[in-house]
Amino acid sequence: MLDKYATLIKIENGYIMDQKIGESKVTIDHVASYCGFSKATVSRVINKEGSVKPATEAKVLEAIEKLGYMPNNAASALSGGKTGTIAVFLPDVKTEYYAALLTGLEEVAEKQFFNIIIKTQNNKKALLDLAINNKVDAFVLRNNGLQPFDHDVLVTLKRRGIPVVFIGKPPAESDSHAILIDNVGGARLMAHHYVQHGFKKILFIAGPEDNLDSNDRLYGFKIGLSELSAEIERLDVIHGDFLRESGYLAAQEALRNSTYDAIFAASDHMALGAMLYCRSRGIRVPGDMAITGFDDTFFSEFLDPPLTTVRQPMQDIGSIAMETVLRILEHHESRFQKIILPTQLQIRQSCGCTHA
Amino acid sequence: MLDKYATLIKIENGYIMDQKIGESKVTIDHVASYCGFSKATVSRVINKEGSVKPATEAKVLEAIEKLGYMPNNAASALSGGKTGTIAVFLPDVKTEYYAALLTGLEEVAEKQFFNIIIKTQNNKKALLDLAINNKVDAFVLRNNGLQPFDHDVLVTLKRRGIPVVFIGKPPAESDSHAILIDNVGGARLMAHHYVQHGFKKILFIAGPEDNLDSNDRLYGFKIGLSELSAEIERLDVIHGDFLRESGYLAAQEALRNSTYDAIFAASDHMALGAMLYCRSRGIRVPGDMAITGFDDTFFSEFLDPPLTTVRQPMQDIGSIAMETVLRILEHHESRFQKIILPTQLQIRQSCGCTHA
DNA sequence: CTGAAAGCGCTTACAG
DNA sequence: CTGAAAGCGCTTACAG
Repeated sequence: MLDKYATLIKIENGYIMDQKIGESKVTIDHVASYCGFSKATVSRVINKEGSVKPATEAKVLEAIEKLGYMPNNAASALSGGKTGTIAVFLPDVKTEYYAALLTGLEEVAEKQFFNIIIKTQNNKKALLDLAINNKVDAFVLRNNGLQPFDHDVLVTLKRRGIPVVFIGKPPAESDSHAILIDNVGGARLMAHHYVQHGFKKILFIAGPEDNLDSNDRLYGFKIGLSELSAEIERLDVIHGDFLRESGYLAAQEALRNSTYDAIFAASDHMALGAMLYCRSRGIRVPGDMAITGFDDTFFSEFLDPPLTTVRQPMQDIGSIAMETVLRILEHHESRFQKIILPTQLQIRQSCGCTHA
Repeated sequence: MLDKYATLIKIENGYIMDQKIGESKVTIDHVASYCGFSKATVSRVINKEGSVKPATEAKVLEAIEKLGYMPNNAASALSGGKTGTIAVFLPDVKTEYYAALLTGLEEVAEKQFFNIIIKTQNNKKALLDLAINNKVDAFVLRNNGLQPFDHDVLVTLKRRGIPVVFIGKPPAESDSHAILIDNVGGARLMAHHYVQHGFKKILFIAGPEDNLDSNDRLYGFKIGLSELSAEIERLDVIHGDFLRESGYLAAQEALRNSTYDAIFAASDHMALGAMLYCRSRGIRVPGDMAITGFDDTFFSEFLDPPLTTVRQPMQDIGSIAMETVLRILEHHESRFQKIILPTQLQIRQSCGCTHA
């Protein structure tokens, strides 16, 4: 067996590397040999099985530290253990929202020495391959609201005990873990602000008809209005797709036949679209028309006028989602099924407020 | 050996899965058994070794197809073969530029069934671990221009024959593969446009002093100016860090003691900062001051006035980088050492041009 | 509480 | 051109 340690020099209590640390491969066998226990035992302390005597655990840990040992995920995965990687399904990685999610996810994963596999296609077969061939330990799933994840696939994951955390509303089954934001609360606050401004004729540019985020925002907005028993003359709703162009078109269509005091768009991108339309028609914002959005994306602050909007903690959603999966992985449970993150009103000038 | 195929039913020429495709694990042994060759042979066709008789290759391929077989990367990696994953080092994944790079990288990787491991820390030890323990097949490296990649590490990769593709200027050694953009050409075009506008007093807001992109942009700008033997009264340079705030500060400082016709910032973010400063001081853009940038980030088009800038194909850089590594992986070479992608002048209104 | 041994699914000399 | 067998670095019953 010694030839296996050809690059090692024997020292009093084991072996030490003959080369610069990090330059050569060190395996569980090296660690075992160095500390005098079997690799089975080393494996047990690495995986925190708890069945190891504290004294020997300490020695193993010291050996690991000394040799700079890092477990080989591939080997571990192959033998049925952990893979050290989490699959993340996202519609894309370039839209600011998803890029921020990914940043949060990636940041905590990297800190905990987990890798991430990103899939931007909602692909059933790929998901199954990852799960069945033990390529990942868990999933973080975020759909684009249009093509939900296949129900059968989710059932398969559950049956195999593979943890899943959803970002945004999970599919029907109520027992999935999910990280959500307070859409209702944020829109409610916006409604209150609208009442303060005294807006009577309002256009709400919504997302797709069946989009839950959008629906919650509209719901919250209505609640907020009615809470203050505001006398609203008109609250029209036009559906867009969250993207800028649809906001432009919605404003164009709505303003053809009616007039409004204010436009509340379910996303900043659509608010920008509406703003661009107004600019093109010489409608002054906020002089002639107040416009507000939802999300607080990067550019909103720099628009002219700066956009009043509802801020959602995009990056935090990602980091909390990752923290949640990792916690489930470690404790086989999480204290919370659903975590709802707060949103807050970000008042700037597009609503008509003047800068402090 | 039959128990291994318990979930299979014997049919005339092999075995077929007893369950819904994709629901059960299918290994190289299943494929071998199904087509009647050894798994060594199956492995050879998967890895395109070329030493397999066409007829048997066809049968193996058919079996793979039939059974929906997907190789297990972990097993392959462990036995010294390919890992099917590429390491990508990026400063972050949320800045629009890097998010776009990642999109390009990810898109082609996913299409070719490669996974990506993202590292946002320029961490020597992590990089070495990935390389030495055969966790990835190749690297795509992009630094933030501040902390270059460790020279020793790069030498180690080279010695081990692990392909590396740089995004942006590679370290000194001239034989590395790199994807670059035409900084000089883009800035040169901007200079020509400045001459057309007749700007005489110009402020160039640069990146960090030793930043190669920034230096190339300044160089190209000067070239462009001198080519047309423009009579420039003044070309001042102030260094920023590419971020918005530094553009604001640079404008503030420069305008304290001098006047300018135009500001050319080495990034759109700094141009935005300068624009914001002007807005705060009541300096009209472009009426009193023309401002232009470099990058053509998402928001530039929507600023008021829309920003004239130099467009660089961010996402393409990522996809071409990934295509290049994958090509090297497959053919053990790439036809090109350096690939320089074109930039183009994007004229909008912040330079004083009026919309068509 | 610990170890010897089998096995995970591949690849790769080595033989033929 | 193809196969049998060893081995990659782990994990996990099974014994003790």
